[in-house]
Amino acid sequence: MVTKQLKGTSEDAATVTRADSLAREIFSDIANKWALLIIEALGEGTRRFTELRGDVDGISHKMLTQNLRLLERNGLLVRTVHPTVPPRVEYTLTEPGRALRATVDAMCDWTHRYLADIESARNRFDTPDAAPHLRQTSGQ
Amino acid sequence: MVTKQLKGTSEDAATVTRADSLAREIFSDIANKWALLIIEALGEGTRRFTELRGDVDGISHKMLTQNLRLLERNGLLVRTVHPTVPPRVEYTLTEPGRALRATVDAMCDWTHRYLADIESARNRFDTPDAAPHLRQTSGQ
DNA sequence: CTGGATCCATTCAGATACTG
DNA sequence: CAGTATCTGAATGGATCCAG
Repeated sequence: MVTKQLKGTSEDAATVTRADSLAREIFSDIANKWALLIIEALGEGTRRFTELRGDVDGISHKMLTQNLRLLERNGLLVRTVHPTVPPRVEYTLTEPGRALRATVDAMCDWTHRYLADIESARNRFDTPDAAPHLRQTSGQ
Repeated sequence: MVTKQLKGTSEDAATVTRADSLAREIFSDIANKWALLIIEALGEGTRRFTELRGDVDGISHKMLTQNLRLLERNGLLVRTVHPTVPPRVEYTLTEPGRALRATVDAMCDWTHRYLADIESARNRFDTPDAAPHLRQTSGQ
């Protein structure tokens, strides 16, 4: 659980609180669109900065560097600078990064699996004459 | 793959593009901190608005309603209004919602599993270049 | 209790220019 | 090629007030 601070365990309360607040911080770091897409794009292999820019469609220069730093700081990827001219910088997922990628893969799979369901749900919701907001299903 | 528009399949290009752009849109909708935390909080069954506010620590009134509408629109949860006074509104995950929750669970597990690794990675990253053994876990 | 609407500060994100 | 810095408009998020 990342939502709440305290769990009903027998552990030291302060420790749990601190660990959970850290968990929440980490969760907030990675639970954003660009970070997840970058992780997905890095896949199994090593990618260069410019390659990633092409892979993650629509990302800006700034967001890419910013999120790469963030992911590097959290140890999800390593940044390798080859001292050549011009410079060649490669990004590779670490073990934790690859582990996270597995769950991101699952999210992507989910997206494609329920694409049709979601689309029809949207149509239902957006249709005004059905008045979904006024629907009172279970009487009491 | 959600990162790029086109896949090298033999499917109709326009269809693939449209589906993938939709996938990206959906991905952007759900790949945000609050949406995922709400899904995670709902996991344990049906929750009321105020209960969710307590479950998802730190969320504001506005963000909660906003994200609940978003999730409802995408068909990840259903909103049930009981015509009582005061009103009682309950939110429950749908099948797609529960499926997504499974992957969110995996993300939460990941967070806790690699908590220590990430913390030390951060310390390493944040330390200018000094000896790592001198570092102390300064809170925050 | 639920939730819409508004105001306002903060943050985000894109464009651009500049270094090594 | 990779990255930083800055400037600016857009979007986000919180607080508050109002309504059913």
